[in-house]
Amino acid sequence: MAKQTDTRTRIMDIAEAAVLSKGFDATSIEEIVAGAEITKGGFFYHFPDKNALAHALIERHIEVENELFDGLWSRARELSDDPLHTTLIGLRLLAELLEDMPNGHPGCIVATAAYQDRLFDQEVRQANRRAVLAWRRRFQDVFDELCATYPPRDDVDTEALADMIGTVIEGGIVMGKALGEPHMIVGQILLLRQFIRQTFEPRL
Amino acid sequence: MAKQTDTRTRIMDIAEAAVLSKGFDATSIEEIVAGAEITKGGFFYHFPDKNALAHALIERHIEVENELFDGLWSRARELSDDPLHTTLIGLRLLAELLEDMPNGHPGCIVATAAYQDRLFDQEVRQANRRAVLAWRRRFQDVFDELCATYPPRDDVDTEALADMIGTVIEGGIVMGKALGEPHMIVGQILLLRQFIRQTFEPRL
DNA sequence: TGTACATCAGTGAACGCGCGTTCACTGATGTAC
DNA sequence: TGTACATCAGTGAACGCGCGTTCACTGATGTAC
Repeated sequence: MAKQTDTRTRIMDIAEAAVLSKGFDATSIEEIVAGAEITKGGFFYHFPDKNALAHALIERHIEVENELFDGLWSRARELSDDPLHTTLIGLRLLAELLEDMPNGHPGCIVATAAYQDRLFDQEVRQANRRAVLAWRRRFQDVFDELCATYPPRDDVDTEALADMIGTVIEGGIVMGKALGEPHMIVGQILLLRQFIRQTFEPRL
Repeated sequence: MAKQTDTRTRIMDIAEAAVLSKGFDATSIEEIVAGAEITKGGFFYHFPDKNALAHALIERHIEVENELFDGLWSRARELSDDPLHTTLIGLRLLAELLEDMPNGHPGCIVATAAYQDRLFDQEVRQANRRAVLAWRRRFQDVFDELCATYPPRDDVDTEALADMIGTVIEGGIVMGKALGEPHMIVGQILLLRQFIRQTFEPRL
């Protein structure tokens, strides 16, 4: 069992890196199995076809990312009881995490799938949608709680605000990749954090 | 001459739409020439190879987008002399433009190239970088002018703020595609606009 | 105005390569009695 | 404890198809004299 998950995980790790740097179609099974040191037949033992690999990558991505945000925000809540401080700490922890990645964020599978959705079947597209909806729900809860304690400066659409976190992450990754400045996303997260502070911080 | 540019433009239009919905590698020359109603040989008369098509798509994208933003901001300047109002009007015009696209923004070639950059040669990657730097320069000028007249609420990094416009556009497109809500980007632009107003609007 | 030549914008057939997928088989490990 | 059988995690060869690219060619238009 250890070996099974090992190989499957190795296939997925190699595939993920390749997909993020050249897209799904351009990532051949041939190169994946070469990297994983198995044969093509071995690949098809673990995945019925190439589409199933895409699906597995997205499902795993959702899980890993949920755990990541759970971790950041539970740590933030340890550091403060105040909902505004918790949110600001959470965003700062996220910024630090991104800063500490030596080559920057490797890219988001959701973005790849969004820009290549004609390649995939309905199942994959729905999984991708669920990934973003999970983000939205998570952060909308955060901001609704925030609004209850700190009435915002102007009326604020908490759904749009929740989405803005995903938007800035996805956009920051794209911009960072295009610019060849993988850490520019850090400044973008911190700027969003500044906006959120401005919106909810009580006036002196 | 009219015919030459016609066919070349037709090839690029068809290619662009295909690339944005399934990626560069998955877009075959075969399907492009079928759509353009020419033969493969005709394609290679216009482009020495497939990489040259990518390059042409990016260069055209830069031009078209520059014209678009020039248009929006010159219209905004017609409507107000005040730098803050101009910026807010420009962003609202952008939001309206995106709202009026029936199927939403088709996607950004820069984002595709960023997420598939291992497919392309140095030339293409540099063109992509120039596209984003042009954005940065354009909006940094806007915000520097803004800062001169309206001292911002908190210290603000005008480079990060300039990049934020690109970030929200790119991120909004990705999120909108993944969600299947192509107009969610409109709310994101308007939220960024609200943040910018908050930052620069003098306190009562 | 007519003729010769050049260029433009392709056509159409051919190429070899690499891709995703299938399938019969295999050796190592696990399970039942 | 030994034996028989089943399952697991692959191997390795083969398949046909579609891809990007090349190239000799062609008919229509433009230019020189």
